[in-house]
Amino acid sequence: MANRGINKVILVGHLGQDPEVRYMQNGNVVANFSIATSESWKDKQTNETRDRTEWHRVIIFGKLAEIAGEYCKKGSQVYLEGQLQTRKWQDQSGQDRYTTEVVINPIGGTLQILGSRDSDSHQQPKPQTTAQAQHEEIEPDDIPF
Amino acid sequence: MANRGINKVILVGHLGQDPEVRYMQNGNVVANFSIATSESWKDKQTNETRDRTEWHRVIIFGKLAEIAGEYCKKGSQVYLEGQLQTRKWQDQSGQDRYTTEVVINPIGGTLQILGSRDSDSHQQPKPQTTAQAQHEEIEPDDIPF
Amino acid sequence: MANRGINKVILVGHLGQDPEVRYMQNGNVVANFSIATSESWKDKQTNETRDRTEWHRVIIFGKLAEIAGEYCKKGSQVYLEGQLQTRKWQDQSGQDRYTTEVVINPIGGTLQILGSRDSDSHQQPKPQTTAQAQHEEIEPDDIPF
Amino acid sequence: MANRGINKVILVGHLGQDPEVRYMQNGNVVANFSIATSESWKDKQTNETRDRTEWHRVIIFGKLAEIAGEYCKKGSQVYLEGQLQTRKWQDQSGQDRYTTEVVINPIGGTLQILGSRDSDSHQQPKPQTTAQAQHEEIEPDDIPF
DNA sequence: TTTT
DNA sequence: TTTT
Repeated sequence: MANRGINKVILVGHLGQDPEVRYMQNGNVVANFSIATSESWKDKQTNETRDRTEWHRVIIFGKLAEIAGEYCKKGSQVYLEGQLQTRKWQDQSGQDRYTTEVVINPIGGTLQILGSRDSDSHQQPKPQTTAQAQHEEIEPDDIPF
Repeated sequence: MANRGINKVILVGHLGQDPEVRYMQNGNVVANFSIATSESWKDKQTNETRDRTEWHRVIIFGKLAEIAGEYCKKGSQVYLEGQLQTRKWQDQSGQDRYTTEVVINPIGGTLQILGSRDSDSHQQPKPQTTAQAQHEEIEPDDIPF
Repeated sequence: MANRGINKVILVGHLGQDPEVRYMQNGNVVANFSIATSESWKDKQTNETRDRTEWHRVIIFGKLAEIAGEYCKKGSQVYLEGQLQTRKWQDQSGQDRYTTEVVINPIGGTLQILGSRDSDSHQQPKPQTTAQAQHEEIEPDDIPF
Repeated sequence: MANRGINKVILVGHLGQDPEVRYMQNGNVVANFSIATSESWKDKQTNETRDRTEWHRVIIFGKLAEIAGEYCKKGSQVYLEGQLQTRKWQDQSGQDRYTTEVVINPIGGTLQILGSRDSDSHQQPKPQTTAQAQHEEIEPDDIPF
C-alpha cells in the first residue's frame, strides 16, 4: 500500500444520462456514467464567444456506486474525485484500443451530489440530496441524506 | 514568479452570509464571506450519529470579488479554489494574533456558484447562476451567466 | 457518513522541523510539524523580486503519523492532502484563541515523501523514498519504500 | 470566460522520457511527455503485493512548455495541474480514434519540478530546482530557479 | 453564520 | 449525452 505518485482527478459537472448500475456476482457494485464540463471564452482574434464541452467517462465501485445509482440521474450536478485509468481493449478487427476513464474507488474517491436547493425562493424546502461516502465499510443505515 | 511548493485549498460549501464587498481607492475589489463545510459520521463507540461543521473565512480579490458580490448570497453553494494565508494582527491589548484565511486571487483562484437547477422537476428551467472566472483581464461582458 | 461539502487542502512543501510524534494511551498515533510553501513574484511597481513564505501547521493521525515520524525529517519535501480545521483554545488570560491546522486523517488524507532522486546526475540511482498510505488498515510490512 | 464545471487533474510522477518541445510558427510553444504514477497494494485474496503503473500523456502550452523543455528530463519528478481533454483523430484506416490527454494551459495550469534536495545527507545543499509558473506574461528573467 |  |  505504498504509492509513488499522485493520480487525482476532480470534476464538477452534469451527468449526460442516468447511471448504469451493475451488481456483480461477488456482491460488488459498479456504476457508469458520463459527465460534461464546459468552458467558454472570448476568442481574442475573432472577438467571438467560443465554447467547448468535454465529456468524461466515470466508473464507480462499491458503496458510492450504489449511491450514484439511487440519487444521481441525467442532469444531476456532481462533485467527484477519482483517478485516471487507461484501459486497453480490442476492437472487432482485433486492434488494440485504449479508453481513459475516471475511476472512483471507495478509498480515496468521493462523490457528492450538488445543488438541490432552490436558489431563488426558499419557501419550498426540498429533501437534500447532497451526499458523500468515502469508505466501503459504511453500513447502509449510515447514509442519512 | 517562480514558486516553491503548492498551497491549494478546494472547498464546496454554503455561504453563511451575504458577501461583504469593498472597492479600494486603487480600483481593486475585495470580497469577504465565510462558508461552511459539514461532515457527519457514526461514532463507533456510542453508535450515535455525530456532526461537525467547519467555517472557513474566504477573501477574494479582483474580478471574482465582483462576481461574488453580484451572484453569491447567504446560503449559496459554491466551489472555490484558493490558497491558505495566515495574517498577523494585534488585538486591543497589543498581543499578536493570527487568522488563517482562504485567499482567492485572480490567477490560480476559482469561484463557481453551484446548483440553480431544480433537482426534482425540470419543468421550470431557471436562469443558470453557475459562474467562473479565472483571470483579471476579463471584460465585463465576458460574464454571460 | 454523508457529508455536505468538500474541505480539501493540498500542499507541497518542506518540513520546518522534525515531526513530533505522540503515542496515545488508546494506541492512536499523532504527528505534528509545520511545512513551508513559498512563492516569489516580480512587483510590477518597483520591479523588484518579492518573496513570501507561508507556514502551515500539519497534524496527522494514524498510520500516516507513524510514517511521518519514521521517514520525514526537517527539510523533507512532502506532498500532503488533508482538511482545514480550526481549533479553539484559551490563552493564559482565559481569552478564546483560534488556530487553523491542516488535519490528515487515515481516510481521505494522503502523505507522500518526495524527492530522493538526484536531479542533476542520474549516474547514482538512490533508493526511492516516495511513499504514501491512505488507510489505517495497512500492515507495517506493507510500506516498502 | 464563464465556465460551467470543474475539470482538474493533479499528478505527481516521473517523466518517462525527455520532453518533446515544438515551437509553432506563431510563436507558441508546445511540450509533450508522459509521466508515470504507480500504486502498490497487497491483494487480500492471494496475500501478494501487486503493483500498477499508470502512464499519462501530458501536453503543455506557453511559458510552462519552455520551462518543461529546459528543466525537465527523463526521470524528473514533477507536480502538475491541468485538465482532461479527449482528442479525436483518424487512424490509417480512417477510423475514429480518441486519445485522452492532460493539458496544461498557462492559465489555471501548473508545473513544478520536485526534488533537487539530497534526501539522505543534508550536508551539501544544492541549488533548488523546484519551479512554477502560472502565467504567460512571465518575463524570462522571472524564472530564478 | 450555511446546508439537510 | 449534461448544463445555461
